[in-house]
Amino acid sequence: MPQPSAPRKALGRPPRISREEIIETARRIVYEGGVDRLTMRRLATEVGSTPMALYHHVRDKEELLVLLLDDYAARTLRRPELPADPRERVVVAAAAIHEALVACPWIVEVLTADDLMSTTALWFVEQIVDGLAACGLSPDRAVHGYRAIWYYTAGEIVVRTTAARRRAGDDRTTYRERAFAELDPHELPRLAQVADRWAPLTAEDTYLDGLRALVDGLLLSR
Amino acid sequence: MPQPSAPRKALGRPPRISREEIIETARRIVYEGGVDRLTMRRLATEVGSTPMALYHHVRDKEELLVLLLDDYAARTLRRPELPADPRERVVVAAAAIHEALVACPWIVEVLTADDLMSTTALWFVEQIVDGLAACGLSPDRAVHGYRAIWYYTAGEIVVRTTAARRRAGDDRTTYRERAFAELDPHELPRLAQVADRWAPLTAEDTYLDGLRALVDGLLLSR
DNA sequence: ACCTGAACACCGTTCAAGT
DNA sequence: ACCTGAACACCGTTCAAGT
Repeated sequence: MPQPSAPRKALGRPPRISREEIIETARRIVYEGGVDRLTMRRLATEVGSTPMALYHHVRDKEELLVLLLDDYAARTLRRPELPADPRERVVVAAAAIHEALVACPWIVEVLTADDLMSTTALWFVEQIVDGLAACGLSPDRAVHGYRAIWYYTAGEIVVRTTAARRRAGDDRTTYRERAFAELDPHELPRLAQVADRWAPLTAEDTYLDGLRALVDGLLLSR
Repeated sequence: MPQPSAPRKALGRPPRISREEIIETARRIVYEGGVDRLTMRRLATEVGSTPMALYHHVRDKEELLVLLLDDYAARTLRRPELPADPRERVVVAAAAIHEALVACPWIVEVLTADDLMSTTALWFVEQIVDGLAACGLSPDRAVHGYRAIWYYTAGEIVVRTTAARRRAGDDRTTYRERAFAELDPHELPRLAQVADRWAPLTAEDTYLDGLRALVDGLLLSR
């Protein structure tokens, strides 16, 4: 597998397209039309080449997607000012990752295709693990704590993105809406009580509240 | 769109295949070969018909997937004994949902294609919302609390399933592994400290710990 | 009402050959 | 070393026609 690579002897045919060019074009396609539009064939023609030429620069489509996520992270993740309080540091670092992911809904495809993330993101992971450790968790528990935060964050992104796609998509009522409509208030009184406010309630952005609750809870058991 | 349906006048041609038959066959295909094997064409031949016959019984592939999830839930979700303590009730209900999802890794495709779930699952949602409310949260906060638990649970499933697929898949090192290997211990000391134990640490099943932390945290802010 | 056949408009990837 | 062309083995879905 060829790398972007150190200077090399000019053996054989000179490259016509580069890894960078491929990623750049892929980014444009995704930006303009969503991940679904990103196919190897389309990418090839947009880059002015053939599908198979791409396979000389990336192993397969999955690698391309991960490369794209790396590229996105390196390009947009800015290190925030970190507060002195370690607990707040955890919250701020996690929220920064979350914010970057929210702005990048195609990410879900990649999230479910590889776990976290580029070198760029490791600094944020470090802040979270370190913050938890500074609050008194053992190194092991700090890592587990980070994982819990990552599950929560990834889940929020996946569920939110799906819901948004759904809303955009079409008008057919979801199964949940139908289920809520025919709900028996004797068997499920709490749900019946909030049934008509369920949609707006669950559409509210409560990521930060949940994150704080999770961090607080993780530090309770210290 | 035809329903499984109330008794109907026997007008026109009698059906050769039914919704139930389709779902049953789809379940078998997924069980034997994974979701990737479930295509409309394969399903059609397995059911002894043509692709287009299916579209008379389900709207499209996505509906089929949701139907399959419903079927799975109705078939395997058993209501657990609930403890008297409301906080424990929340934990037990969430853990029951989680357990059902873990046993059903193809679910990820559907999770990212629709949010929760069949009528069967609503009983569990009720228990969680009710437990949180019984601990003193307002109805709104109880719903938000449930959502946080759902994000955490869905995220755990997505990340876990992906990691497992990856492990099964091939031997190429992940980006994370590579990134961890070349990690600068001065810039990222905490990660350097646990670098060689990262894989086993994050492979541990800590769902319940994280869940308890989250629930504790949600109830702190009461 | 229900099903079929043929077609449309695609996919990702491999293989053998060319420059 | 890098790229091309043709092919393989598929997809989901629509449309027009048949029973």
